[in-house]
Amino acid sequence: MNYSVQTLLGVFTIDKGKIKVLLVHKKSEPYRGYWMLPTEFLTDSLEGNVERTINDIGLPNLFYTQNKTYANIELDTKKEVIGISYLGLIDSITCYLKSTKVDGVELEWFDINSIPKTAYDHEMIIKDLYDSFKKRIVNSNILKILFPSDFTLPEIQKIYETVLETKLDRRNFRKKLINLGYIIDTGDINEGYTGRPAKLYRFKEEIEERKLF
Amino acid sequence: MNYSVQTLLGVFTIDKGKIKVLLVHKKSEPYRGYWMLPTEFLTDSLEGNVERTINDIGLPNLFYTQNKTYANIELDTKKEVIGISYLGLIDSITCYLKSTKVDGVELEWFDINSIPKTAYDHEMIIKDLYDSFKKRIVNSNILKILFPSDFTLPEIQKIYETVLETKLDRRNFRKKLINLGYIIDTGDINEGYTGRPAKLYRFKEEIEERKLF
DNA sequence: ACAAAAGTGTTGCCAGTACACCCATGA
DNA sequence: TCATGGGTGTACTGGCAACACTTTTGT
Repeated sequence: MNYSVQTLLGVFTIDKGKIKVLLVHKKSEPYRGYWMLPTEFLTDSLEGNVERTINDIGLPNLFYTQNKTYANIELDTKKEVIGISYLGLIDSITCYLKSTKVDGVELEWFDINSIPKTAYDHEMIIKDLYDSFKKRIVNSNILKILFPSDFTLPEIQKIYETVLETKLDRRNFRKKLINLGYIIDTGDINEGYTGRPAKLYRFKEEIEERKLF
Repeated sequence: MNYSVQTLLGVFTIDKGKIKVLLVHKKSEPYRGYWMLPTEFLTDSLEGNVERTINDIGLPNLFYTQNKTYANIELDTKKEVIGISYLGLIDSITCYLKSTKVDGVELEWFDINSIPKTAYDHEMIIKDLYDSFKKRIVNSNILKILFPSDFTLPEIQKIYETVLETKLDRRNFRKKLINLGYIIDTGDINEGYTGRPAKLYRFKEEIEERKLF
């Protein structure tokens, strides 16, 4: 039997303490007006395909990794489609710089807790991607991708509190991250919010992969 | 473009301290006489397909989990094939009971360090599966699948020494496994080898998933 | 001055590590 | 009785958890 094959890319970022995923607005039937993961039918290699999607959405140099493969869920109107999902990660600064309007394609970042109506079975695929995201973010190298520079410790702490579904002690959390030896105090502070401004930190160039939780 | 899709199942077990994988002997050209992972072209769902493979090799109730998807490597003589590999795990006692000769298909367990000449790019796929195997075996639930009962602690220790590429202290290793609270001393001992016989243990019925290393 | 949020240090505990001798069996 | 491999206990240490007050800013 013959199948069409497509790659689906779920790009995640963390912006102002919110975990967000990039979706594209579907302009044609079926599911017109619904949202979906950027998807590309396979023409060469899997990675080549994902790279093409990355160019289409205007986020070159995106980190990505294969996640999960699906068959016999609705991925297209044609029945026999195989879908291979990829998890992409980017920091919020870089994704601000890049325009999210490319070639008339309408892209938008959605809070992971407010995903709009999605085409096909993309909602389930997004959920699986988010599960992977939560498992991976406890690794120092993934954290560095999401927060390369100019982050505050309370900001990262809140993310971990969301992902791990616990409250964390501020002092112990600080100690853990600083004692890693991978982050540097930039000397700047995060002005303009209520309360005492937080110090801004930056990840070092080269770090080891280490589990934080 | 249309692709054929196949699932590949790499079943791993640990027998007499050796990590082994189950391969099937190829009886027809191309690659006649070479060995390969049990493979099945996709006809219904991915899991349905894997279950079918499991029945073919005579190991029902096998634990398995999706591993990685490949395209544009050699998976068949036809060029356009997608391969989705699954990691299967079974304890050595159960796989002894089950015959590995089914319907004239010749199956054999190979030590992971002595893989024979493999058809297509299966050697790379096996290597990827083995990498996953090594990452997963540090979890208590996976350990239980491989060693449900009548195992000795030195036996498991040697496996971890292989997988982690370190030497472990016997006393500390014992403490770690026993303090988990998931294993029971059966009261029996492992006779018939040189030296003092080791105690035999068994995993409890219900255990939590816990990381050991 | 008050509210809001961030920064800071000390102590206790538990888990992990290092380490050496005795025990049960087969040959 | 010897060789082989398995079982056992203690002391140290370093990382993690618990815990409250002070500091900086905006209003």
